[in-house]
Amino acid sequence: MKNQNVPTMKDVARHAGVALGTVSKVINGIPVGEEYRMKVEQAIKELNYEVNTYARGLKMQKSNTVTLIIPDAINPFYAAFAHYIESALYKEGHFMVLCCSNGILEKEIEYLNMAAKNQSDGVIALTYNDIGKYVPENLPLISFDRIYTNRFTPRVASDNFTGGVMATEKLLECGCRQPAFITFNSPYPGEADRRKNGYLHACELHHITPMFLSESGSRDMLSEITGFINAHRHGDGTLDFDGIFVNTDYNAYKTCRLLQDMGYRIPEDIQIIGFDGIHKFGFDENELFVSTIVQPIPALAQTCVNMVLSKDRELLPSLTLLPVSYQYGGTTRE
Amino acid sequence: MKNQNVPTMKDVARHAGVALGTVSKVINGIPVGEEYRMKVEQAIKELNYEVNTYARGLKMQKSNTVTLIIPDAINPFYAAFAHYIESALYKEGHFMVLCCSNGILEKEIEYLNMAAKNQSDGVIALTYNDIGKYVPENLPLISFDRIYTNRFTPRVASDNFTGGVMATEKLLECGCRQPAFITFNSPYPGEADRRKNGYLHACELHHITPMFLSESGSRDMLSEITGFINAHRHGDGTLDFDGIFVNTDYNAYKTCRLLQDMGYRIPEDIQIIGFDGIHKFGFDENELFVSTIVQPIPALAQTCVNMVLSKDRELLPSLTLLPVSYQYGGTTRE
DNA sequence: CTGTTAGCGCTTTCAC
DNA sequence: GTGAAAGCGCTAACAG
Repeated sequence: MKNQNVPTMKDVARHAGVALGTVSKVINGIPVGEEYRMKVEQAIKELNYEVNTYARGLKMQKSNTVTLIIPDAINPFYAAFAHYIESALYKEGHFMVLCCSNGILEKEIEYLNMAAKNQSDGVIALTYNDIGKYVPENLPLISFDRIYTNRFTPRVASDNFTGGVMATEKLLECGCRQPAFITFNSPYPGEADRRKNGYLHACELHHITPMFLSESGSRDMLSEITGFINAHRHGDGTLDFDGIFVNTDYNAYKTCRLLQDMGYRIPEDIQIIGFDGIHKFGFDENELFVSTIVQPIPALAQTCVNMVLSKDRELLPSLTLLPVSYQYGGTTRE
Repeated sequence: MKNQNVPTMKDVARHAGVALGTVSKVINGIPVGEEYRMKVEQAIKELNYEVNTYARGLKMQKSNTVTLIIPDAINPFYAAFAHYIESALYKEGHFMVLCCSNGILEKEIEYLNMAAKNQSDGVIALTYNDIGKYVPENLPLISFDRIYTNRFTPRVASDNFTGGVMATEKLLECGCRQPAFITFNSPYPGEADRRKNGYLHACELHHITPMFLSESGSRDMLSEITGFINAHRHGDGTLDFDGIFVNTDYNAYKTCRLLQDMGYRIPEDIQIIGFDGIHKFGFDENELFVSTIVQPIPALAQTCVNMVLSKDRELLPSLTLLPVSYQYGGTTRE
């Protein structure tokens, strides 16, 4: 049952004519006599030796592995997030175990438990549910956006509030007189809810009467939006609003299509700004679907990784907000 | 250094008043006396015991983990592939370690070696390079599309040749008289090269003179395509061709934009069919970017997983081709 | 069918 | 400084 011819530390020791412990020290960078070190390194090279992760893991209780839980890898935002998490982990010498929960609570919990059991060094989670009470003890967890009802999960998110303000003010700046807001929120509380607050705040700031559609994600989006538009439509086809800030690029794109199908021109008649920064075919070189507030995905990922790998978890802030930026994507007047 | 209060098998044995081996048997589903089993299961529950992955891995030389190497998780095709690989692995009780190589040979090799070292149960690779000679021994490897120059890597791909024929015939069926073909290939040989063969075959079949632009990916695509169009353009603006099969959805989309910018209407003047089946925002419910030949990503992923986990690797075919299908996406006349 | 025991490969005291 | 030896938690071979 011995694993083929893979050399072990023992082999290296014998080959180098030193004791087992000495080899271990060399490998772990603990000082040993120069002469010994040379011999050991020589032997390692000759035998093509590599440490066995499992034997080490058994002793060390760590794995150089971080688990990322996202709903899926199909949504371009999640996919890009996973991509940059992987890059950041790679730089730190860690691997990413990617888990797609499809937003199912049971899977999220199961993945969490498996992460603990598999000695994951930590978990970064972007979930649809509040998994706060299912977090195994001693498992470093960082939440992207979602609020978990426990007091020890640091949270990283984009500055959604400022993003909401920016979007609204950008519409104004581009000539809108009356920007509206449309959102279909996840029912789970997260920072994304604050996009609306940003909109409302900007309205107040600029003495504009807010005008919004704010539903939970489960409703039929298209018909809800249609209803909203019709409610604000006059006999001559003109609308009460001339710009819309929509809570996601996806919803914004859908809204665009709807308005265009109704005969409105974008951005001439109505300007639209989304949120997220989704590019066609995923890459920054390509067009955006809509003008939008861009989430800084690489920075978000890097921050999550830094935090999950952090030595003193006591020092981590409970919330870290990263700045967003506006980017033109064809649905605003420039 | 003992890891907090995590119970071990020994604890369970003591608690249940049985021997260590008995506990192991219960856990591994090896028959033991009913009475013993009950006691052990009881103890496991009471102590909230879970097997230590590392101890087991150390013995078993396996990890319930499969490594997926892709260039990136941003390209929607790769992202979806990763997603479905994860789903398929999950069903089989395995985890996915996702590695993004950015197409860099050194990273591909490094990931491959790490997979071996970390006792990955296998690797599924979609790479830009021929990693054939760097594959660690005894590491089950399945290649998606790419041909590796060794004789032991089974390959899974879409039936690109048939896809090429389908695309061409679909254009004909939709009223084209002269379909052209545009491709910007990866310089690394894979099944995708056969899209062109399919086109040529269909041309022959239907007595059409082939007309194509076939370059390697590194060239400036936009100017190459522009050149191709201009070369086939008459004084009155009419073109030699009235349909184009383009080797990817991405390239097809770019080609569309180019033609539209030149004043051609799609699909009225020119029809276009791409390849891959990329949906906007990733999800099947959404529109395609172009009419296209769809690769069966879930089936491809499932096949890769089945093969990488297969017990008798001797029996695996060296090439497995899965059927593609045509899907309307607005750039053909229907 | 059960209990005992010898390792898997590594890290880490602890004598020397 | 070095080397010997004791496990980490588990599986599997073996004896009872």
